[in-house]
Amino acid sequence: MPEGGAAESRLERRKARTRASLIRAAQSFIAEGNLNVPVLEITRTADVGMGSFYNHFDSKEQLYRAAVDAALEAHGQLLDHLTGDLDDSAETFAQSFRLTGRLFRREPDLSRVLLNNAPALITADRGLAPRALRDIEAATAAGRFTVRDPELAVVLTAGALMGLGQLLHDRPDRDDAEATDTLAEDLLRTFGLCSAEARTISHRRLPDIGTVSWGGTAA
Amino acid sequence: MPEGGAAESRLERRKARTRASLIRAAQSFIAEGNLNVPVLEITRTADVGMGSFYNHFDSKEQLYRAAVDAALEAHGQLLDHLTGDLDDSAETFAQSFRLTGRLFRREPDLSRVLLNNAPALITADRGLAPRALRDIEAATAAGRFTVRDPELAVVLTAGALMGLGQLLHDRPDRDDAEATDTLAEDLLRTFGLCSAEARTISHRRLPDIGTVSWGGTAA
DNA sequence: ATTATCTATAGATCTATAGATAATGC
DNA sequence: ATTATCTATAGATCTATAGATAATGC
Repeated sequence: MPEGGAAESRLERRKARTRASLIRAAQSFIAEGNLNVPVLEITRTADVGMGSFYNHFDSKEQLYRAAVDAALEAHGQLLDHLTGDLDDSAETFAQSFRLTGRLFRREPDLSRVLLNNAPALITADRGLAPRALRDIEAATAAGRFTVRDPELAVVLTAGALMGLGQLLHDRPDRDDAEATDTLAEDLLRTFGLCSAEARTISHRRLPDIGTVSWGGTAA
Repeated sequence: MPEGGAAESRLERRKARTRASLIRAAQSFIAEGNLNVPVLEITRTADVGMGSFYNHFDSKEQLYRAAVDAALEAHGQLLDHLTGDLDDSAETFAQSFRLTGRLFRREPDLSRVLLNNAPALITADRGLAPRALRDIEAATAAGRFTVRDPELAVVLTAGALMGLGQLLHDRPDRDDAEATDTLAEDLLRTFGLCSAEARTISHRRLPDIGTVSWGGTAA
C-alpha cells in the first residue's frame, strides 16, 4: 500500500475523480452566477449519477463551499509553485500580483468564481490573501516596504485584483499584461518603493504559467 | 391628480410600498448570501401575501436584480446628495470615497449587498462607478489628477472599497474613518496629487450622512 | 367600479434514499 | 468481499395561479 500524496489505491483515485468532477461542475455554475441549480443538473454536468452527489456532500451549500475553497487553494498552490525561488519579499509580492492578473484571461472560470466571492478572496486564510500578508510583512520588516497597516495593504491589494479581474472580463480588447503591471507599479509605490524600483520590479520577466490544477486539492 | 415624483395616488403609493418591502426583504437575504430562499419566505419577511410577489416580479431572479439595482441607486443618490455642492472634482472624488467608507458600518445590509455583488459595483452604470469615472476624468482634464487610464483608476477605486468594506465587516474593532481616509490618501497620491494635498483633502470635514432611502428608487 | 392584495392549493419540481449494478481488492 | 457508483422513485417542497377579500376612486 503506497502512502502519501498522489498514489493511494485505484478506488480512492476513482472517488477523488468523482469528487473533483462535481467540484468543477459546481465552479462552472458559480462562475456564471447561477446557484439555483438542481442537484440533478450538477451531476449531469459532472457526468456522474445523481446518487454519487450524496456520497460526497450532504447539501449543495457544502459543495459550493468546497468549490470556492478549491478555487482559492488552486490559486495559492500556483503562486507558491511559481514564486517559490524568489528571495526578495517585495518581488514575491509583485510577481504574485502580476501572475494573478494574467490568470484572469487564462482561467476565466477560476477567476469568475473568485470575483463572485469577493469576500472570500479578500479575507480567506487560503489563496492569495495570506500570502500577500506574509510578503508585505516580510518586506516591511526588511525595510523594503514602509507599510504601517499590513491588513489594510492586503485588502487594497485583493481589492485591486477584483477590480482588475472585472475590467479584463468586461473589456476583452484590453491588454491584460499592461493593465496588470500598471496596477502593480502603483501598489509598489504606495507601499513605499521609489518610482524607479517600482517600475523595474513590475516589469521583470515572469515565469510561464503552466496549467492550474483544478479541483482536486480542497478540504 | 397631482403629477411628478412622489405624490401620485394613494393606490400607487400602496403598490410602491409593497414593492419596496419585497426589495428590502430580498436585500436582507442577498446580504447574508442566502439566495436559495423560497418565494414564500421572502414574502413572509416582507410581510406581504405570497400572491403579491407575482404582482410585481415574474421570478426571484428578477427581484434579485431589482434589489441589487436599488442598492446601487441608493448609494448613487446619497453621493449626489452629499457631494453636490463641491466644485473641485478631486475633492468630489475623495469625499465620495470617504463617505462610502463610512457607509459600511452605518448600512451593513446595503454594503453587504454590494460586497456580494462585486462585479456589479465595479462596472455598473449606476452607483459609485460612473460617478468616480466622471470625477476622475474631470480632475484629469482640470490638471488636478494625472491619470493615464481612467477606467483602470475607477476599478482600482471600486476594488479598494470592496477590500475596505470586507475588512470593516470582518474586524468590528477597527476604526473605520481612519482606515478609509488612509486609503483615500493613497489613491489621491496614486492619481497624481502631491503628498501634502492628498493628506489635506482626505482629512477635510465631511457632511453628515443622513438616512439612506432604501428600496424605493430602482427601475 | 377598479385595483391591489391575500389565502389556499393543483401541479410541477426537487431532494434524498433504497436497492441494483459495476468496479476494485485480495 | 468490499466499496463506489448508478437508476428509479417516494415524499417533501416550491411555484404560480385562481378565486376571494380588502382598499381606494369617483
